[in-house]
Amino acid sequence: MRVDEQLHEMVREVVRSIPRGRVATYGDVADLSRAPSPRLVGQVLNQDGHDLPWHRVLRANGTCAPHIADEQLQLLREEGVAVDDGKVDLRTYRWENAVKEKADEPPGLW
DNA sequence: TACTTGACCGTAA
DNA sequence: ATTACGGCCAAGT
Repeated sequence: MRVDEQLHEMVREVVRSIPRGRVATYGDVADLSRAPSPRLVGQVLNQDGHDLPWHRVLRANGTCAPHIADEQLQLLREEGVAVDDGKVDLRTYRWENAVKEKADEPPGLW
């Protein structure tokens, strides 16, 4: 699977900008990178996520994708993110919800 | 062209 | 707390 180069870069850029100790959902990244759907974010990470802080991206309910859950949770704990029974409290660790909420079509930042 | 495959999401029972 | 379902969308077959 080869996704468009442009989309690739946008998604990678957003993921790269997630601060240590914070997390974002696939949906968040999709919005911020104007990716057409959260699925495409996973698709990009699957291909080109190796050199990114991919472990800061989780599902909307605070859980990880199954096949990588072990390592992802470990990495998050190393950053000081509390993990409760395989889940992260998004209300606490979600990265800058404010950015997303007021972004209807903000003057080009992203 | 038509169908399948995902690191997904929101709603509803 | 689970499961089920429909919607999502590009890439593979």
